[in-house]
Amino acid sequence: MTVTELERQVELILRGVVEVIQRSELESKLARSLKEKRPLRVKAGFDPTAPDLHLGHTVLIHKLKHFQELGHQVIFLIGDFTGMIGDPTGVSETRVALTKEKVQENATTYERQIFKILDPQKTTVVFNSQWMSAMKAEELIQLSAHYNVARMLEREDFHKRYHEQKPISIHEFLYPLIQGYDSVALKADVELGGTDQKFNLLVGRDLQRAYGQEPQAVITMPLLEGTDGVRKMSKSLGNYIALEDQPQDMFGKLMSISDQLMLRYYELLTSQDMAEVKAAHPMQAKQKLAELVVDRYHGAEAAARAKNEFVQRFSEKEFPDEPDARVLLTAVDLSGQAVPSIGLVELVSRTKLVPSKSEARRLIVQGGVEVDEEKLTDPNATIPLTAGRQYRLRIGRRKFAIVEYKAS
RNA sequence: GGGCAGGUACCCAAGUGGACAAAGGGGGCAGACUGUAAAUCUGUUGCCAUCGGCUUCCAAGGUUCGAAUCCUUGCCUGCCCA
Repeated sequence: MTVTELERQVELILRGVVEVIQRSELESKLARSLKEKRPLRVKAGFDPTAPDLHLGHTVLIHKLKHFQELGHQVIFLIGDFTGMIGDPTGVSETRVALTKEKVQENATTYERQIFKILDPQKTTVVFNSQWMSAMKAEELIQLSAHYNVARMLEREDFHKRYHEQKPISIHEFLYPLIQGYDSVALKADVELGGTDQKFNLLVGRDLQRAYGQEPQAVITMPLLEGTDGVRKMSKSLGNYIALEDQPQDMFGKLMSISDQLMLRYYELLTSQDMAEVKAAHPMQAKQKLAELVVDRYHGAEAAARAKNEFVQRFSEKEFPDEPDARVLLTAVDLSGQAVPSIGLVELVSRTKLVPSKSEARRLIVQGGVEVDEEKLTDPNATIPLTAGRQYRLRIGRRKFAIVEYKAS
């Protein structure tokens, strides 16, 4: 029995997804699309307040890519209007309203980043302010009449906050409604989102029905765990790897994840054969992963350089080619003594690689400071300085600095 | 509008007149161990300094020899009643 085009499409679309609501609807949409040669309108929304995409976002973008490869129309929605409200998902924090210029700037940044994965020719980028800014108050009230508070409180996040006696602002209720209305405005056939978006995605279905449209199929993708391996990757939690992180940083962050998390990243971010990955030496495999990812966003050359740098710094604990800081001391910096010298704490502090002198002192006592490969643990030590000579400091595990003293 | 309970360091959370730079946990950092890690163990985690000093417990005032702790007002949060 030959594999039909429909089956081929379904298989690719289902790869890696967490849930499809409703699968039968998706299949009939696909079937109709094939029959009528009319591509499906596939929507995914992104928040413009965080233009630095990280690897977590790419899980979704890869799925969009699949649809694109199958000839469907990908709509990349930038929620500039919703951004002013702030998505109540997860940790609630006040978000600042963005200016038009800032939104445009962020959008450009978005495009630069997503087009490392998606084909720009086949991607439609839209802003929801296009229709939301024009909406009248009465229309907004009408929109909100299609939903009720009890259902809003079904949403896990609201439910939790409600019971934990944490604040929920009225405006936060509008977010799911507007996101859902976006699907109405775009006549979306399919919407993609992370599992945390499930509620919002489902509101889209309800609203489409309310506005006389066929409800979109909803596809949820797993949330990628952040570098801590536990919580979802997010900028506000600081456990993210941004697409525009510097090659060395990106490489370093990938190398610092746990072996277990490495497998997860392979699974969701690469097409590598999982059996092969598991068979390889964990450290080798992790380096390979780091190289693959850096290569994708920065190119092969940068990837190779990042790898070399990493091996040099951490595997072999050598001084890197380019230190994190260079400091030039002159006689003025030294408290006019017969023999030029400087206190160790002062020296470390001068590199600005530590936040305070107390911190510098602590590091020294704990054995985290080396000068010219020699561990110095006396915080009161004084380093004699020779003019023209370079001193190589290692501060903590990953910071390096070169200090030079110039006599005149 | 009324009543009640709260706001402590990066986060959570103890402390309810002096022994508090402030317990405990999480997180971070450092050391040991390793295969880069993770896990584990140890230390450390306001600032400046040699003993010692300085600035902190929502904000502003006040009481007191002395306040995170008591009083007043304000701001913020939650619950209950209307």
